[in-house]
Amino acid sequence: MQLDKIVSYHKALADPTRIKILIILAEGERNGQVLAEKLHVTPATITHHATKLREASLINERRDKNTIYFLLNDYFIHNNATAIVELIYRNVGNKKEVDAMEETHKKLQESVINNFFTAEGKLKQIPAQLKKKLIVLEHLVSQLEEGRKYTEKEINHFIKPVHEDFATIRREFIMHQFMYRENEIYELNPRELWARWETL
Amino acid sequence: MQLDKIVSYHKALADPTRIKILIILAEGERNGQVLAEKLHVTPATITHHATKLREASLINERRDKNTIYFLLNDYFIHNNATAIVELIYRNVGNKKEVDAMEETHKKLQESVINNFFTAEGKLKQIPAQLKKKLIVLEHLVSQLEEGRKYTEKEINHFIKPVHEDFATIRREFIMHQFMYRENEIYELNPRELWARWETL
DNA sequence: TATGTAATTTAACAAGTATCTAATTAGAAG
DNA sequence: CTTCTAATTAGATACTTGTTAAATTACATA
Repeated sequence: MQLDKIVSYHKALADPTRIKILIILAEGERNGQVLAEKLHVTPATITHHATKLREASLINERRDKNTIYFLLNDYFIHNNATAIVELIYRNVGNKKEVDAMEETHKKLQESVINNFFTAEGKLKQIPAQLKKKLIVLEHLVSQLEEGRKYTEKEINHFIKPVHEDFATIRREFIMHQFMYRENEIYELNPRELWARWETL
Repeated sequence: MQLDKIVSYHKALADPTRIKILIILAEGERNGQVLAEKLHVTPATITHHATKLREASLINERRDKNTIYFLLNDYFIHNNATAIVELIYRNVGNKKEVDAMEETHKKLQESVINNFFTAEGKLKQIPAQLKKKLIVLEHLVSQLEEGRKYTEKEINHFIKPVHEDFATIRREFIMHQFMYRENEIYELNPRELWARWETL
């Protein structure tokens, strides 16, 4: 990762109003007006901050009629946070540690898939631990076609044979940025947005 | 952690010159003049940036005659990086995850101490993996007295019965901020500086 | 005591930023 | 076409910040 990308990430988080926006968005998507009211600032100020957060890839947005809803980009928040550490120590420590980390993740991945899925591919239960939940979601989502647009009904039909609570899983797909929804149409997010979660 | 502490941490990293300073310091301690020359700025500028980095607890310093050497505060760099993530998601996920993480760490701690030390308390070898190495170092350092000043000789005599390569271990104590050295006198850093590495 | 070196402080300036008000655009719905 | 709502843009203001040159402090040593 480049220096100025890291700088702009930290600039984006170097303001209390913007951090408060992110905290509110962690509860769920919100539109500009609501944010403005909650934070006691004008909508213009929200637009200003949203621009900075968007430039740092910390939020995405979704338009519904003439309201724009902002939502967290979980992936970048997690990844950029540790990117600074990697940048500073890149030339110092030994590479083995990173390799070992990836190795560990692969093993975890295997064991999670073995333990949470039946031989027939049914999901026994949704893991409570975030890391494991993400492995399960990634496993499911990787069975969808990249670039294809799905209706909500199609998504439900895809999840149903795997787990009865399709609504929860469909919501998790969106929350964790595996999928993107626009006007009731679902589409896979680019792989780079959700692959490499092992750095979490 | 408070909001403004997080903000000042990110402000500290929201400048390319300061990040470059940290990258240079990752190679080892440097004084102001050297940093100024390497970065093509005046010593006054270095003083300015050093103040900000110090306020965010990202660096420490050590005086030798009238030269001040800056050194990284590894602990804070690692910890603050992920603090923002915790702050944002604090009220969302379930607390169990954090508890589970601490549980996992305690188990790892036990197994590392059992595997790397003999029954007599000798260190078989220095772990290559950072996380494990830190557990070993913490285990050793916790046997020293808080507040007491040690000569280098005393430190060596303390380490010798545990592991023959006392020089390496002594250096690691400093590198990872377990101890602080001033004019050949060693002293334990405050516990909060090196406890809770499990969030790494 | 005088001299030299490293760091800090001060004052100044240019650039950047957070916020607001007021004007404008984009879209929806009567 | 008109009206309403949500968001953005433009312009203004006050505050903050990165940098420098010059003066000052702190310490060491000859």
